[in-house]
Formats: sequence, C-alpha cells, structure tokens
Amino acid sequence: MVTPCRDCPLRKLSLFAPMSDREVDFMQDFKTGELKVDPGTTLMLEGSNSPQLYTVLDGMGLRYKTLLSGKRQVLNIVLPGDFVGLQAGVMKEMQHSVEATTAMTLCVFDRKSLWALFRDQPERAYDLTWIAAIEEHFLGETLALLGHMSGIERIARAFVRLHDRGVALGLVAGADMPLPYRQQDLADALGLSLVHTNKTLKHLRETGVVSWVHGTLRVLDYDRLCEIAALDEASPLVTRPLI
Amino acid sequence: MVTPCRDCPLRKLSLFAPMSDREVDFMQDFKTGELKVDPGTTLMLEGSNSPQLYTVLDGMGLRYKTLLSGKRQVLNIVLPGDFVGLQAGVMKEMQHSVEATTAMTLCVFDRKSLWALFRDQPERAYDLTWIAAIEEHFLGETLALLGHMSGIERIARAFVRLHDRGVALGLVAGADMPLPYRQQDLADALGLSLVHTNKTLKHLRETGVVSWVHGTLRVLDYDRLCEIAALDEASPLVTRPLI
DNA sequence: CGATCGCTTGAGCTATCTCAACCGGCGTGG
DNA sequence: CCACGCCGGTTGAGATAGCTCAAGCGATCG
Repeated sequence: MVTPCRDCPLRKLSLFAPMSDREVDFMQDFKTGELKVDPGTTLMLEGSNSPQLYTVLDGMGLRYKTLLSGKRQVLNIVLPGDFVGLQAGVMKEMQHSVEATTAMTLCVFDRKSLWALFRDQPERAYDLTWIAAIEEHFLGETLALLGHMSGIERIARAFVRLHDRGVALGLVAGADMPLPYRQQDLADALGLSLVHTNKTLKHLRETGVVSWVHGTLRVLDYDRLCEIAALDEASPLVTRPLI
Repeated sequence: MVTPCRDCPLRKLSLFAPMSDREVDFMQDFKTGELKVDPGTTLMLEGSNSPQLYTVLDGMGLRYKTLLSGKRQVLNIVLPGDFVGLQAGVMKEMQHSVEATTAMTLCVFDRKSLWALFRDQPERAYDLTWIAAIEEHFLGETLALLGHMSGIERIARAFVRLHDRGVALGLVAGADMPLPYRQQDLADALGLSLVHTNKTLKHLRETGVVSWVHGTLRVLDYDRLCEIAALDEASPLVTRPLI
C-alpha cells in the first residue's frame, strides 16, 4: 500500500495542472515505495543501469563524474525536490554517479513504468522534459562559470546559488544554512585545487563576506557576495516552472 | 503544403518505433515549414521567447551564452540532426543563444504545437526527453573537460569528439572534415584564451597530430590524438539512441 | 593511543593570461 | 584598379592565478 508523496516534484511541478483522481491513481502505481539511505550511499553508479528512479524528499547528495585520471568532477549538488536518474530512465545507462552526502529519503519509481507515464500522463511527461531542460540550463551556467571566471568568483557564485536554493527550500534560518560538504567537494565542483579553495574561503571569511565552517554556510553580506560573483539582480535563480 | 522531413531527428530517433500513417499526419501539422538562413544569423536569442523550434537539416551553428562581462561561453557546436530551442519550448525563455555559422537549412516547428505533441504523440515526446538527456550528458562531459583538463587535453578532446560526430554524420572525407569556425570560437568553448589556443594548435600541427587550417580539420594521427585527450576506446561517443 | 580525516598554511613552480605588435587576405569605396 | 581598413591568425614577452608538494594540527574513532 504505497501512498503518493505530496512533495514529489512530479506532483509539485505542474502548478497549472493539478492532479485529477485518475492521475493520483496512476502515480500510486508509478511510485513503488520510499527509501531511506545512510550518508555515503551510492544511489546511482556511472555506467550502471539502475532499475529505479528517485525523487529526493529529504537530505543532500552529490552528482559527479569520475575521470579516467581518477579525478572527480562534481556536476551539482542534489537537494530536496530534485529528480535523480532521468538518464538511466531514458538512456541505456547512467553517465554520472549520485551519492548521498547526508541521510536521504527518496521516493522510488520503477523505471519500467516510465514509458507508461509518457503514454498515459502527458502532463507528467511534460514535467519530466521540463526538469531535463532546467538541468541543462544549470549545467550551462556552470560551464560558463568554469570557462570564464576566477577562483573567487566561482566560489562566490556557488554560494549565492546555493543560498538562493536554500531559501527557496526553506533551509535557511537567519543567515545560516546547512551545507555538509567538504572543501574537496566544492573544489571538485568548481575545478579548483583543494589548497586554492581553502585559501580563497579563508579570504572570504576574513573579509566578512561569507563563512563556511562546520558544515554551515553563513552569508554575512549578500550584496557583496553577489558583487564578487559578478551577478546582478537581473539573474535570478530558476527554481520553479517558468511556463 | 508542408511535407514532413525525412531527416528530422524526431523522426529518425525512434529506431524502434517507426511512424504510423496517423503519426505522419500529425508531424505534418506540427511542421510548419523549412527555413534557410545566412551565415551569422541569430536563430535564438538568450532571454527571448522564440515561437519556433528547429531541427537542423543542414549547416553548422554555435550555441552560446553571453556573460555580464561581455565574454562568451560556447556551449556546443550545432550540427545536422540537432534540435534547437527545447528550452524555449518548455521554459519561458531561452537561456542561451544559437547562431548560424554557415548557411543552414532548418525544419521549423510551431512551439504552440508542443503540448499537442506530448498529448497525442507520446513516442515523439519520449524522443524529446531523450534528446534533452543526451544534451545533459554532453554538457556534463564538457564540464569535466573545463574543470580538470589542461589546454592541450581540452583541444585534443574537442577534436576527437568533433571528428567522431563528423564520421557519424558522413561529413568526413579521408582525414578531412569541414570545421568552419574561428580559433576564437574554440577558445570560447574550451575556456582558453585566444593566444593560448593558437599556440597549442600550432604545437599539435607541428607534431603531426592534427591540423586545423582554412576551416578544415585534418586528423593525422587519431590514436595519438586520443592519447593526448586522455580518452581510451572505452569512451565511445553517444550518437544514437541507447535505449 | 595510534590512525585517519578534514582543514590549514608556506613555498616554489608553471600553465595560462594579458598586452602588444605584425602579417596576409579580402571586401569596399574612391 | 588601387588603397585602405578590418578580420582572423601568428608570435613574443612579461605577469600571475592557481597548482603541486609538503608539513602540521585538531577532532574523531576504533
């Protein structure tokens, strides 16, 4: 007896297309259960063919690629509301790995039902495509970040974006939000060395812009941070359907 | 009287789901015409809301973002078979621009029909999502490239990938394939300065690995190129449906 | 108590950047 | 038909952001 989850993005996304009873029935079939995992668990492995897709209900994770050299490129941070495994659902295998950083609660879907979803639930299928387009947009932003910005700009922008997402998700209390990653994770996401990341963080901390210690991000001067990140107010974060 | 185009990826993609008569009828409605544009034409403008979506039948283009600093991040090269404007179709506006480098022939679709496609043609909708997932995969690869590879590795890998795509598209004659871009375009794609790109190209040319002059890419030593690109044979390019 | 992990800091090195000049080809206008 | 200007490519030289190596420190854990 599986209940459809209230917070699944497939349900939340279509602001202008609420679920009918029939849809709720369908989503009940589509959903196969809920999953709780411990920190460090690998949810998806690059090259594997996961039979399941997930929606993050709670917790934080990391999406990354492992290079032949053994280095790691973090693609992005996985927060509640994110969809995990679209590639596995649509392609033959995953092209990146996903790992739980904290304990996570996931809504589990059966990959095999995906085609049925396209057939019977065009609105949800549309949502999925929308998710993929957003994902593409974010990767494009990150690409521009790595391609053209200095170390301090990359870090500042990463913090602005994370803070914005945190606000949208209600994770921010005062100026603080939990960000339980290692400096190495940030370095791998931004294409910087650990040492340089560390020194840049120190600089930002000592100039009173942001501090990130003990897994807590504290934004002390948001405007200044945006300035360093070369962001003006005209570039808001996309967090909800734009359609 | 518009004829559905034989080479549209929406048709080609579903290798295992050929079109029925009814589907052909539908695609005929969906398609609104063909478009020929001159080199330099901007097909999509960042921030705009294009009423049309395209499929590339012929010619080459460039997908890029413009940063606040005025710099440009090339996201990827647009080749025949690519779909252009999914973001505009699904989101409120484009997050990047698309420009024709050579003359291009495009298959034009009406954005407003997109929802009807999801409703009536789940197989094509599935194809669209597949396209988006592939796109995401490529951006992830590029991210890893910019994040963790040296200048010469980036250039070598870009050439390998382009060559592979060229082979898949039948653009390669002997060792040559047309690549009518400027060094500045490559530099903007790889996050390198023009000067450094130029010097690295010279080095690759003089060591007899690849030459790229007069808009022609000539791969002289593919194995060596792959080696420099830190690619082994186990990382083939994804050019067709993996499902 | 020793080992491991994440963070910190110093020092030297270099890949890459910026600035700047020059060159050849091509299109345009006189 | 010539001259000029522009564009893309090429090359040199000096500056530096960021890298690597290496060592040390505190906390946590078995």
